[in-house]
Amino acid sequence: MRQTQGPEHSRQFKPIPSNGICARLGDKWTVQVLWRLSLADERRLRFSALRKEINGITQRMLTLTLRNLERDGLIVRHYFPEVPPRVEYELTEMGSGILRALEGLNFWLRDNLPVIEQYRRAYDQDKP
Amino acid sequence: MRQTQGPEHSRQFKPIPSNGICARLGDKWTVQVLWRLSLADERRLRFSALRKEINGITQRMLTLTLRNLERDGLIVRHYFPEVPPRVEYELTEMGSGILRALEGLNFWLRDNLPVIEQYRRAYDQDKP
DNA sequence: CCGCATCCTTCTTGATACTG
DNA sequence: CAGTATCAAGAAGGATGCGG
Repeated sequence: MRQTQGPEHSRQFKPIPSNGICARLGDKWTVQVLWRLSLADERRLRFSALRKEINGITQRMLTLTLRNLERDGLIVRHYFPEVPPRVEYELTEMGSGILRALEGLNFWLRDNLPVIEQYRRAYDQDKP
Repeated sequence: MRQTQGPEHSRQFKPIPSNGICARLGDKWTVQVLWRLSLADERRLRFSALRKEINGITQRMLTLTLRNLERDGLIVRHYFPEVPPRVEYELTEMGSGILRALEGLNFWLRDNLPVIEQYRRAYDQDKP
């Protein structure tokens, strides 16, 4: 039960100013898109396939999310000028990397979310 | 240059539905607050100390951020009914844990943010 | 000292309709 | 099929003033 103290346990965390990346990761759809692509064959999916897999996303939000990811170099857009047009999105190496970087947080959430939700209930009950 | 393929490299990532936690982590102040507390003596700081250390935060936003963290059990609030009143906030074990869980992402950002910013410049130049 | 209440602006998201 | 345009609703954040 020994309680480490002060800076010792937090070795140089020093949050990097992320220029909006973290806000993006915290939004409603971005991680879903990255994750779906990571599971796909060749890490590629068509727009419509993504749309079907991601429950509740609108065409507009999918487009916006994909544009931002493309701009950051986390996915690439492959456009095929057929009729009807076909567009595929592919996860880049960097895109895979950010998912791996999120694994630690993901495990932590799996383990701690129930506890957090209990705290929330307790808090909301005390001060309704 | 061998290119791993498909689901193999993404072993069971499966993003946990985080009930707002990730959105919180992506907001403007939450991680700053956690981090400042983690550096402090006994992982405790007064409201006013936090306010001084976190550049640009308003009283209102600091209060809101602290309330949310308290509600989730990531910090505890210690109230001393003196005059003038004194309030200290202390990082919990769980609060320390979420910072550790973020380290992977933080390292990744340190290494990849410059690349991302290059992609952004390139993208913005092509389509202004 | 700490925090709440109020007002206001901006950003994000969603609904819907339209186009190459 | 994939994307754009437009409008409306809501959330987030900042400024300021009051109160225990």
